Amino acid sequence: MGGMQSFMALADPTRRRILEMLAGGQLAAGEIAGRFEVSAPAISQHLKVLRQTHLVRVRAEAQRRIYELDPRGLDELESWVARLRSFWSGRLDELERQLRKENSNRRRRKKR
Amino acid sequence: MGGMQSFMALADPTRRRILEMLAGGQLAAGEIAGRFEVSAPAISQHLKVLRQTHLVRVRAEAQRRIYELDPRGLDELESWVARLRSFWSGRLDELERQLRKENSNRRRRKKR
DNA sequence: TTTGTAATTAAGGCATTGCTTATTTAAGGG
DNA sequence: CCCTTAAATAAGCAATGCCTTAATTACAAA
Repeated sequence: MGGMQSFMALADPTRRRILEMLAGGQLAAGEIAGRFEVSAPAISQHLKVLRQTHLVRVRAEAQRRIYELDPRGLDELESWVARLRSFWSGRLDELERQLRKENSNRRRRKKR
Repeated sequence: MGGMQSFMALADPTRRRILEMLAGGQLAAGEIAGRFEVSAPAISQHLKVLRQTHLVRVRAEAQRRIYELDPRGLDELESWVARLRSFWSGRLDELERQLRKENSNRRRRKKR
């Protein structure tokens, strides 16, 4: 329940676009930067944030840095959302049980 | 692929805590604010952001505003993450197929 | 109508974020 | 060894975000 810095990382639309690009496959930093209007240093800074939140990982290949999605960050996000949702649908089930009980009471009352 | 403002909403830890609280059930604005150190207006502003991104919904009850989770925002988040992950695991499958093919080639070569 | 309660909106300050250009680090190629 | 390419870091600046207190709106109760 602590960190969850990954949400902060996803708050920025440029960073989300980077992740969407990487969903299509690995890319070098330069290739990523080339697809944006903003400067390469700006992208480099975004990549740093994504690295620190474990949403991407990188490996060196000569001068190039090859980036790809890191499942760890996605896991974290997914489980946070799932946890929230499960509580929510848990409440729904409870409501349903409540309704069922009321119905059976009504039926019982009708019988006499 | 547009909006995704909900990620920006979740970037703030206070807003995430509000959602976690609401996962336990409906709460009035004042009850939420009472559980934080920060002022009530601060919480009110956070609730506004959560409303606008469809992460919570509200109904009036006399002077009180009763808040609860809104599934729409969660849906949006969940599907964005799922889409990203599916591309990623799609790539893994491809890699696996690739490996399998190489293995069978090696085996075939060995036979003679 | 006046008073009290619940909540939101307004206005202003301060910190953080994301961009830019300039500089630095690192790895080939001639 | 120099020069080029690829990327990251530094420094500075404008915009945004979150908090505060003060003012406003809405409803109910005396």
